Amino acid sequence: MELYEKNIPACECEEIHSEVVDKKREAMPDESTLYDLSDFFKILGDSTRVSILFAIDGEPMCVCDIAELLGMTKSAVSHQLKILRRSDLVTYRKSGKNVFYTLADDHVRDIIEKALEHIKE
Amino acid sequence: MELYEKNIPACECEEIHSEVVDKKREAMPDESTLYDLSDFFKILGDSTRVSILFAIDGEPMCVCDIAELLGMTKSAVSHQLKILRRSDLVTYRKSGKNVFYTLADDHVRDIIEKALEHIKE
DNA sequence: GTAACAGTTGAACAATTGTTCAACCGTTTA
DNA sequence: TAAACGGTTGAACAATTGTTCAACTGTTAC
Repeated sequence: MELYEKNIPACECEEIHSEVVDKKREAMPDESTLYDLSDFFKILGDSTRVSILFAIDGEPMCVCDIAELLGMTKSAVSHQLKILRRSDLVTYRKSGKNVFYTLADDHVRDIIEKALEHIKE
Repeated sequence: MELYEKNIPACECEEIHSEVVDKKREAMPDESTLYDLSDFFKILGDSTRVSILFAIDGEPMCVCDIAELLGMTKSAVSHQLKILRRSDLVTYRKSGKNVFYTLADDHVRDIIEKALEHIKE
């Protein structure tokens, strides 16, 4: 870990453009921001989780129905929902034996929408 | 794999809300779109690659300088640049012994910007 | 109460992934 | 030509991750 620190391992290069490197170093976000950012994208970087997000967009769905829709076991879906819950990407509401999940906010939908645009070049 | 197919394994649930499931199934994107989308996010889901994208935003940087900035070996950086190249997120220009990388387009910057907003709630 | 079902959870396993290491290619300079 | 350096690459290794399986909790219905 320990991103862009000067002391540790290093790159074994001889001729560094140090003006450029120094300028860039100033402009870089905090290390913790970079980790938060990549952690966020990591969650969207799985087709099961993205599918779940599309599924529960708009009308909420129970775990059983999501599993049926995606052709997966309840267990597998529940494990992924736990990850989505932990990151506050989804909310849930219990109703009898069922648990209904839906998107936590519109922010995620926006990001996915922008990414979809990018993919279609 | 084989998302939301009915024939295969299945979810072992008894009482499915089939109207909901059917409606959602219609609304779901193509399976290939879901994979493309998650593959795209997978690339942004690594702190080294996100750091590289921030670094080469604006002024291009050579591999050596990126490695120095991030405190990594040239090899590690080059491996990640290969992944970013393969996905057309970066472009490069050779100049003598150096190779200068920069962002391919503004689309990626927009998505990262939106994700940053989301993280800061 | 107890049987049945929806959902959750932890351990185990296979698959994927990021970095290291060593060897290599291409360009520059002596 | 040969040495030096920037950059790339493939194999190997460790670490992470997604699904399966089995056991469990909580709610409903008999």
